[in-house]
Amino acid sequence: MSQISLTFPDGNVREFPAGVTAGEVAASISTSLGKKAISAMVNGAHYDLQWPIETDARISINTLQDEGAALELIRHDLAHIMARAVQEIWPDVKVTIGPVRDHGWFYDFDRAEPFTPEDLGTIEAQMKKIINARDPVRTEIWERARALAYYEERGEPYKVELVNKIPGDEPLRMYWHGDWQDLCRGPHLQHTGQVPADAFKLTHVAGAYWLGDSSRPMLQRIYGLAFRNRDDLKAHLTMLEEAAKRDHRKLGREMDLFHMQEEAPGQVFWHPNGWTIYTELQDYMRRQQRRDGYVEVNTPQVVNRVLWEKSGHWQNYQENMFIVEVDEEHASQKTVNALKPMNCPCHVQVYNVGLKSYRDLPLRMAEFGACNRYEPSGALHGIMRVRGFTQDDAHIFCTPAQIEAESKKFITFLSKVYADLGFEKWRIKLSTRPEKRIGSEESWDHAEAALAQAVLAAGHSYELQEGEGAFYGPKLEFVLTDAIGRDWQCGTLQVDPNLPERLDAVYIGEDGAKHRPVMLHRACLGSFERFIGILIENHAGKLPFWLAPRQVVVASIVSDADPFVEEVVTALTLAGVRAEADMRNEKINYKVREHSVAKVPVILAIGMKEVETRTVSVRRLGENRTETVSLDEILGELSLAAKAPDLR
RNA sequence: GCUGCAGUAGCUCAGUGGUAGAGCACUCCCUUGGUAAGGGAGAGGUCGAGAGUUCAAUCCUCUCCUGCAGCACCA
Repeated sequence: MSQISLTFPDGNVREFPAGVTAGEVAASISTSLGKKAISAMVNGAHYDLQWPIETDARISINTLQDEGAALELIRHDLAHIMARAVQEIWPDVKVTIGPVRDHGWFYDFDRAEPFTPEDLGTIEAQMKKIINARDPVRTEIWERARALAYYEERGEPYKVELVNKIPGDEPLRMYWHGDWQDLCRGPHLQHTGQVPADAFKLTHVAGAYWLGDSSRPMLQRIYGLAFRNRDDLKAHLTMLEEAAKRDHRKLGREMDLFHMQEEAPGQVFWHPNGWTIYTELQDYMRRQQRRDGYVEVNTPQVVNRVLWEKSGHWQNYQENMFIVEVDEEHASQKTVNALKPMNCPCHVQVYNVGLKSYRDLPLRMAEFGACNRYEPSGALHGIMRVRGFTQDDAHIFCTPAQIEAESKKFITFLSKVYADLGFEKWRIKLSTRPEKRIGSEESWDHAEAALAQAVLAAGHSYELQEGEGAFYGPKLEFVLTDAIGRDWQCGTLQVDPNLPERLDAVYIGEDGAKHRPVMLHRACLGSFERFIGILIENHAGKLPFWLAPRQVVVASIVSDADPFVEEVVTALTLAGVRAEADMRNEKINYKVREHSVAKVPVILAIGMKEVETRTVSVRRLGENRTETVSLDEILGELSLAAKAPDLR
């Protein structure tokens, strides 16, 4: 038998017979490592301890100390252990697939009866039994025919389908956890006892389509969380609770920002507090756009289908549009209209009035465009995914040669906006030509290169998403990361030569001939509704002072202070601060608590001491101490803080 | 849209085959209190909508609506 050389992380090289397994290597180093080992890295690939190593390689043995490998294996083995537990409890359940995901795993089952929350406890208990049994994990490579026959005999139709889907030249790896068997790529642990029995939790059950295909049967997916130890699990559960506390639907109710009701599903009733945030944000965006050379327009909500047929939306997007039929008086037929789901066709109509010259380009046309889309009911989510929303939309009409400079200009614009709004971490994704597309290869080459160049020229980098572009052109997506690490795609920039073509937009070039402009669709926030939802969750409701709907409450401690309270409120209001008086017959403790819970950033308490010295006692949200300052001083501070970042 | 779960006072929730309850919020009274809930009294519900079973339905059944979780969707 030939020998191979294995190089260890410390530089040591040792000879082993070809076909040695990482498990044997680990055991040869020490008995305890042989027991503790969970897997190995072999030339950078994650190897099961049972897999043979046939060539010279760099090798390192993983234990539970190696976090990445350990979490992957623990979660992956738990997926199998859960599937085994389920089949031990309900032998007629069909198994499918169960991958590792963020913080845990899931497994999809086909079972006639729905799993109940109580079932999860039963399954967990069975899983713990399996873990405590320390059942060995065993693997073999099988012939396809043998695997097919095996699964057909056992009545596992999903596994049969999976085997048939795997390309013919790939070996079929079978795994056994004890006597329970599954088709699996691996790697896995040595035995079920290597899974920490107290660091996982089954969280919930939900439907999921087989292979993600909505035309296929719906399966039941059980989700689990798993970590290396109980403390990590607890920390994660605490984090989930924190995230739940930030839920914009809950904070929106508590802070009296907005509500929604069943007569208008997916549409927002903005209350005074919420609308204050909205208008503050919109005013800010309007100033930024004016400074950056945009013109602002406003276009109709209800538009005849004829335009949507021309733009292509009627053919491609109709199921997402609100259709409005109108009986015109004396008309022989109903007029069919649609609420606009996007602003672009209307903007081309504005562009098309009056012949445009190359001197007019680039033309940056912005609209806070109110759009309505008939989103699938299951997609609605608070104010984050709605059927009625307003985009900070703009279309830049330009020549192909101007794409790069305009894109760079927009990226610079967007970085300032995100910084002003308190988002430091964000990144760019570049989506390139998809398989189904229109337009020449040359125009794709040009547009993709222009976007990529623009990103680099603006001093950023991008992640490539090959084939993810729209059918008409490539796009940039701007993804920001919030305070608890969640990603939100907000901004976008799409190159579109298609719509100008369909709607016959032209300009007269230097040569006196007609040319076709390109449109850049771009948005920075996306929609005000969604962005405000993100702002609320990012700040856990404690919005920056300039965006806070209620900025200051001036609270009297004794009623004799009321006149001065009113004077302070008036002075703050005149200084551009949103201030209100609280002169209710309540104790200061009560008032402080109530306004703190409502996330009012500043409470000014006024008793007789303050009245006599014309001062205020300042209490800031999140701080327990107070400070006494003069009225003039606090007016100066708060009037500055109340200004938007671009106006300070 | 699909699967599952849910809908009782403004909010959070308890409850029952014989038309309902708590805490907070709200209103009024007492209290003028110094930085996260002072005390008392009161008012408030067609139990999501419709149909069915029943002597009787908020409760059981069916349909629908809305919400929640996930999936699918987000040209």
